[in-house]
Amino acid sequence: MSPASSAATIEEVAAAAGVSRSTVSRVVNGSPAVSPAAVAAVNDAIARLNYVPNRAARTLASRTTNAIALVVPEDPTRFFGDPFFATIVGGIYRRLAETPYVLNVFLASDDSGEKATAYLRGGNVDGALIVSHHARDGFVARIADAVPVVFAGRPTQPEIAQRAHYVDVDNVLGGRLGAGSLIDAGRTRIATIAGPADMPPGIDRLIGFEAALSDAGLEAAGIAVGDFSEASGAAAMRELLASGREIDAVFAANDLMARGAMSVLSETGRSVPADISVVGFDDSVIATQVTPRPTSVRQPSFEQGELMVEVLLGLIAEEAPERVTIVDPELVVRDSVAR
Amino acid sequence: MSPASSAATIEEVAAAAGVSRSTVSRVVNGSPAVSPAAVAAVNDAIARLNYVPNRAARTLASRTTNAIALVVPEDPTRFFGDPFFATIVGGIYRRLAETPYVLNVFLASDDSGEKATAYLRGGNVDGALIVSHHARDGFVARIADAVPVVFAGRPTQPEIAQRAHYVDVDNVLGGRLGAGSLIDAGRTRIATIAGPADMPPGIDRLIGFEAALSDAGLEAAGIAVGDFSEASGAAAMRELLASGREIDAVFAANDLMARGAMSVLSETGRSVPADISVVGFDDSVIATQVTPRPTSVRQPSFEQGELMVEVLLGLIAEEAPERVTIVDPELVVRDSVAR
DNA sequence: TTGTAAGCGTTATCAA
DNA sequence: TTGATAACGCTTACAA
Repeated sequence: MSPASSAATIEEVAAAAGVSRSTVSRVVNGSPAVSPAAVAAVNDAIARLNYVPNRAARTLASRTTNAIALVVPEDPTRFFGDPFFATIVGGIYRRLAETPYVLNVFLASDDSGEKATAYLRGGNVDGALIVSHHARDGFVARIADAVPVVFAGRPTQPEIAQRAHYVDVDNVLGGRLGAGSLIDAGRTRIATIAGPADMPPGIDRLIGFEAALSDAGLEAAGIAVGDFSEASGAAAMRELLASGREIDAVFAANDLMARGAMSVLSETGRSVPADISVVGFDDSVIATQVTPRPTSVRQPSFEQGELMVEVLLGLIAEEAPERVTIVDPELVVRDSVAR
Repeated sequence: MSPASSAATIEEVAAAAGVSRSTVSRVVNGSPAVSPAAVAAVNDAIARLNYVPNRAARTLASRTTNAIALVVPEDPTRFFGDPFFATIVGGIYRRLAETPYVLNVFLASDDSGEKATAYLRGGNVDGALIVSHHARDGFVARIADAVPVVFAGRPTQPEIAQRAHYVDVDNVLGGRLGAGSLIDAGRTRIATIAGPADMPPGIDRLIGFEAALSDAGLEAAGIAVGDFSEASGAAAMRELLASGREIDAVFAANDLMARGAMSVLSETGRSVPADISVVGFDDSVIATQVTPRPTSVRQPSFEQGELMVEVLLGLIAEEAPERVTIVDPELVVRDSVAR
């Protein structure tokens, strides 16, 4: 109430309630072994004094922080610009809201993770969630041997992926779904704008794409590589067009690149889907902001976020949760495929 | 190094270096009053033992956390979907990267801020930055009497705004700039899609808009109100068109609404800017993703974020920084105005 | 059911 | 320049 009312301590609450520190602690932590009378007195004192437990003291004494870190090795522009992050973080927050845990967010691109690493190793969180498009960053390894860690997606480095806990989308299936929808629509000259070759989603979606084509007796009408940004999608589309090969469909490894591709298509006077079908990946809000609205492979990112928290909580509780959790993508059909 | 190497303590470092706890503490905190020999021995021991100071202990003893909170009373979708947040948070991170502070992010819409409030009042941060489109949320008041607080934008509630520290954009000037560009282009039947009447940016931009029109001897050709979302911009545009009044220009209080308006214009066969000029606000990435690219009033949000940190650090250091900091918007001219 | 007392890992005060 | 020695606010055996 009063402007600078420095928080009351447990000691003061105990005095006000006429009990000992321990009893206050028990009440605060919901121990059943307290008499109703004591509970009432303590709660009353807590309310009167506006008491909030000091977290540092609690952490120090209990060796647990009730905080988990969300580490994102990306710069803010990237982090905020990509709807994938929005959705997965939404799932993380949702699941976390049911727990006493708070989330500490680290956008760790700038300082190469030094500050984040020191923070995590300083015993400030009980665990960490790592979300990135390129988890190649070396410092994640140092985080992982300080606290339990769960990754969004299979980590890039094999030696980490083999031991790490992660929640991944079946990207190979996703690639198959994307290509499959194009094949089913009767397209035969199908190109792809793939993600980077050093990133599992990039790799896996391409594998799925090629597998689906191969199953159908087709061959890719072109493979261009982007970096998941809109500009790279546009550049890749230009490259595909410039190759001279005939193309009647494009599968882009994410919606941002699909959008870049679609603007190039539109600029060069090609109609979607009449001339060229386009399928994206992510089913992000982007997919509803473009005309025609692109068919897209939906990743259950929200669910992925929730599951990451689930696994991490299991890890923290030492319940030995499944090391690898896979969620299935699904095709969301819109207007950019059918002839 | 070893998998579960529970962090070394200052005690162990002291033993390894053959000095006392105090000396280690001095070295870690950069005190000048330590002999070079001791410094060397301690640093060596720190490196060998891989020592990282325990933050909880430090916080408890020093009564300072080296952490600040970013409180955003919005749901994740909103937070991540609006480029304004991306930019301002970018500025915040940038300025913070130069300091030892870490940032704790609270997306506090879900639990009505209970968890966030308890966290902040539990002495876990040295200060808080509050960023939102609608800072009407009552709990900010409770935060403000626990730790120093800096707001992005003038708080909605007058009794808070009168005493709070904030960094605001001159929205009245922004409204003037937007309307002015339309007037300068020779438009005379200018409508506006305003922001909510209970939010300072909504109010101020409308005031600026009307002032500019009035100065030019004009009257608004229609005022529709949106909520800063794209859908609301579209609805407002339909409303304006349905009013039957002739309109040759629209000033939207943000880019998202401008985009919504532009799609309606396009759907109804109107050409921008030939038939109707459009000016947005924010100069967000959105402004470069639409065709034609809309002229927009640029808010220096990145700078605003940096300044917020600046002011908060001043507050924490008890340097009595300026209570109100105003940054000026500027017009970014693109293709959506000129006839 | 309650209280006592011993930490948790730092910083900070004071002497030396 | 260094080292004891109290805090810091809480949890948690252990006793009662």
